[in-house]
Amino acid sequence: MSPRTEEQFASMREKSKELLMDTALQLFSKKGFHSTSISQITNEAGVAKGILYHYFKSKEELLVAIIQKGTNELQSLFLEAFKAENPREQLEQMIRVTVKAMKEQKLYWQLFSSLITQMHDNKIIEDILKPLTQQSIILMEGLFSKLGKKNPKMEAIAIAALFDGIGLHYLFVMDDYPIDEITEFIIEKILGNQSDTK
Amino acid sequence: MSPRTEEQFASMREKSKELLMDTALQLFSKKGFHSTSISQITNEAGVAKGILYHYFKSKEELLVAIIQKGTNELQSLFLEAFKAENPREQLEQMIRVTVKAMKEQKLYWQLFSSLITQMHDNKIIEDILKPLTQQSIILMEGLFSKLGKKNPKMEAIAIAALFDGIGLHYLFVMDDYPIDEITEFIIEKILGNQSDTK
Amino acid sequence: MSPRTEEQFASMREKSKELLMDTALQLFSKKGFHSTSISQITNEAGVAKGILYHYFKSKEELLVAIIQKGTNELQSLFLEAFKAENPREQLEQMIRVTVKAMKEQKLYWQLFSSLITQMHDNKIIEDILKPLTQQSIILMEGLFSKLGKKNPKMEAIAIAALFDGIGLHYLFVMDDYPIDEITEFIIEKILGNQSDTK
Amino acid sequence: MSPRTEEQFASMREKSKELLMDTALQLFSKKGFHSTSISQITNEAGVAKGILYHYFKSKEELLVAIIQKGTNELQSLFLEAFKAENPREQLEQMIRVTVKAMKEQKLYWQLFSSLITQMHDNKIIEDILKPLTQQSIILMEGLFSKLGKKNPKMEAIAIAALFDGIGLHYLFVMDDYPIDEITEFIIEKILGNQSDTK
DNA sequence: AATGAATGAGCCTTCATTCAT
DNA sequence: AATGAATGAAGGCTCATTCAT
Repeated sequence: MSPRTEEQFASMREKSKELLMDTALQLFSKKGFHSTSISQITNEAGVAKGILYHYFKSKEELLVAIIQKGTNELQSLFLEAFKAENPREQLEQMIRVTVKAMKEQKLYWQLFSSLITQMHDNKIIEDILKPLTQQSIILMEGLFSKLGKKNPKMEAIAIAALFDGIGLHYLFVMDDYPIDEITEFIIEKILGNQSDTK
Repeated sequence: MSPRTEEQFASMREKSKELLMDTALQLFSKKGFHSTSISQITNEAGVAKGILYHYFKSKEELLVAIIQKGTNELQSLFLEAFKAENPREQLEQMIRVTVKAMKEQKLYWQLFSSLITQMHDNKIIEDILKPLTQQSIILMEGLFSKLGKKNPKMEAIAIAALFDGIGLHYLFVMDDYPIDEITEFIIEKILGNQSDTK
Repeated sequence: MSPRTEEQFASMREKSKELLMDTALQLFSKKGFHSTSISQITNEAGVAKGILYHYFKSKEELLVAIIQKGTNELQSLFLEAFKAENPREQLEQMIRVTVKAMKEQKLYWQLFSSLITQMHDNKIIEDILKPLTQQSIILMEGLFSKLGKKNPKMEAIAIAALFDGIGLHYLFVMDDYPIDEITEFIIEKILGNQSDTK
Repeated sequence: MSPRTEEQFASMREKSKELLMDTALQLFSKKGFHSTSISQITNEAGVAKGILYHYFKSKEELLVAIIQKGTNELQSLFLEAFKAENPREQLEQMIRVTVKAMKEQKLYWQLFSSLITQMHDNKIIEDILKPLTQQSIILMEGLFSKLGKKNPKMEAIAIAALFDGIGLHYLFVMDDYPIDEITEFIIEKILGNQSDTK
C-alpha cells in the first residue's frame, strides 16, 4: 500500500489508454466510426464514460490516436521488407509484408479502408492515411526501376492498386478469399520470370 | 380547377423522387451515409423535410433505392462489353467499361465503396453490392479460360482486385491519378502479348 | 349523364361525409383518437386525404361531429324508455335501453368512455358528454322519487354509476362479460321486490 | 474531489427517477399519455430532455414503471382490508379502501382508467391493469359466498362495476360528486341489512 | 484519476393541414 | 368537389461532451 511511483501511474495511465484504444479499434472497425458510441467503448472497456475524456479530447482525437498507432505498427512491419538484399527480394518482401499486415492487422486495415472511403476531405485522412499509399508507390517505383522495368511508375501504381484491391476483397467482399494463393500467383507472375525485363 | 390527372401526379412524383435521390447520392457519396442528415438532403433539394417520407419509408430505404438505381445503371453499362466478338475483346471491353463507369459514375462508385467498407453485415450490401464483384470474377474467369490461360480463376481474381484497387486510388487517394495511362498499361500487359497463352 | 340535381349532390356529399364519420368512428374507438391519423381514415374510406377538409375544418371538428351524431343516436334510443306506462317500467326500460345501447352502439360507447377519461378540460367533452350522465341521473331520481324511495338521489347516482361501470367492464375489461345476466340480476334486485319501498 | 460513492449515485438516481415518474404521472393523468410530450415532462421537472432516457428506455417504459408503482401502492392499500375479522367487515373494508384509493391516489386511478379505455390490445394494460378488476371480483365473490348470498358471483360483479362507475363519475364526470354519501348509502344497502341472507 | 449523472443539440420520423390543379 | 403532393412544426430518441464530487 506504499504510494505508487510515478512510473506505476504512468503505466496504469498507459494501460487504460491502450485498453480504450484497443476497444475502440475493434468497435470502429466492426461497426464503423459513426455507429460506435462513446458509451459502447467505455462499457466494453469496463471503465466510466468520463474517463475517455481524460485521455482523448474528443471522439475524433481518439480516432486519430488509433490511426497513428496503426500506421506506426504497419510501418514497423514494412521496415522488415528492407532487410532483403536485392530489389527483387525487397519487392517480394513488400508484397509479403503487405499481405501479412492485412492478415495480422485486419482491424487497422479495415478501419483505414472505411475511413478513406468515407472521410474524404478530412484532414487526418488526408495527412496520414493517403500518404501511406503514395510512399509505397514511390518505394516500389524505385525497386522496379532498379529491376530495369520499362515503365516502373506504372508497375508500381499497378501493384499498389492490386494489393489494395486484394485487401478490399479479402476483408470486405469474399468470405473465403484465397489470399495466399493469389499472392503466390502474383509474385510468380511479376517476379518469377525475369525474362520480361529489358 | 379540375383535379390533376393520374399522369400529372405520376410525373410530379417521378420528378421529386429523382431530385431527392440525386441530391442524396451526391451528399452520401461526398460525406457518407451516416454523416448526411435528412435535413441536408431536403435543404439541398429545396424541398420541405417531410416530403422525403412520401417517397421513401426511411433514410435506409432511400439508400436502397439509390443503390438499386446505381446497380442498374452500372449493369446496363456492362452489357456493352458483351457486344464484343471474341473473348479477348470482351475482356478488354470489360476493363474499359469498368474504367468508364468509375469516371462517369463516380458518385455511385464512391458510395458503393464506402458502403462496402462500412456496412458489413447489412443485408442490402450483402445481397446487392457484394455479388457484383463475384459476378464479374466469374465472367472474367470464363473469358480467361477461353483464352487458354493456365489459371483463369486467379487471373480473374487478380484483375478484379486490380481494378477495384484502381477505383479506390482514383476516387479516394490520389488527386491526379493517371487512370487512362494505367488502364492502357494493364490492357497491354494482359492482352497485348498473347505469347503466354498455352 | 344529365347534370346532377342539387339533391343528388347533397346526397353524395352527405354520403361521403357519413362514410368518413363512420370510418373515423371505427378507428377512433379501436385505436384511440390520437393514434388515428387523417391518412388512415381517408385511406380506409377510399377517398383522397384533402377531401376530409371539405367536410370538417379539422380533425377535432370531425371528432365533434361524430360525438354529436353519437349522442343523437343514443338519445333517440332513450326516448323509447319513456313510452313505458309507469315509473317502475320506465326505470326498467331505461336500464334495458342503456344496456341495449352498450351492445348495439359499442363504438360510440367506447369512444365516449375513452374521451371522458382522456380529455378532461376539453370543452366539447365538458359540454356534450358529461351532461349526458347528469341528465340520466336527474331522470332516474324523478322515477325513484315516484316509486317512493327514501333517498331517490342516491339511488339514481348509484344506478348511473353501476351501469357506467358495467359498460366499462363489458367493453374494456372482460372478454365474456355476462352482461345480460348481470342486467337481469340488477333489475330483479332493484325493481323486482317492491317491498323495500316505504 | 474523490468520486461519489455507490450510495450517493444510487440516491441521486432514485431521486431523479422519482421526480420524473411523479411529474409524468401528473401530466399523463391530466392530459393523457399521448398528449404529453417528453419535453413537457422534463421541462416540468426542471431537467434536461435527455436525462429521461438514462432512467427509462422509452416513453412507454416510463409509463410501465409508473403503472407498476401505482399498482404496488394500490395493492398495499388493499392489504389493509384483510385485517378485518369477518367476511362482512372485510367487504366493508374493501369498499372503504377502494374509495380511499380513489381519493388519495386520484392520479393513478385517473391514469389507469384512461389507459384501460384507450389502450386495448396493449400488453401491459392486458397483463397488469385488467387482472386487477378480475382479482377483486374473485375476492368479493368469496366473501359474498361466505355471507350466504344466493348468487355471490353476480353480487361481486355488480359491486365491482358499481365502484368502477363511481370512480369514473367522481374523477371525470361530476365536480362535486358525493362520494362519501354514496359510499355509505351503498354499504348500508348491501351490508347493513342482513335479512336477505339465507 | 475516476465516476456516472446531466446537458442539449441534433437526428429521424410523423402528421395535421394547405394548396395548385 | 376531388386529388395527392407539399409543408413545417413537433415528437421521440441518441449521443458527444461536461461537471460536481
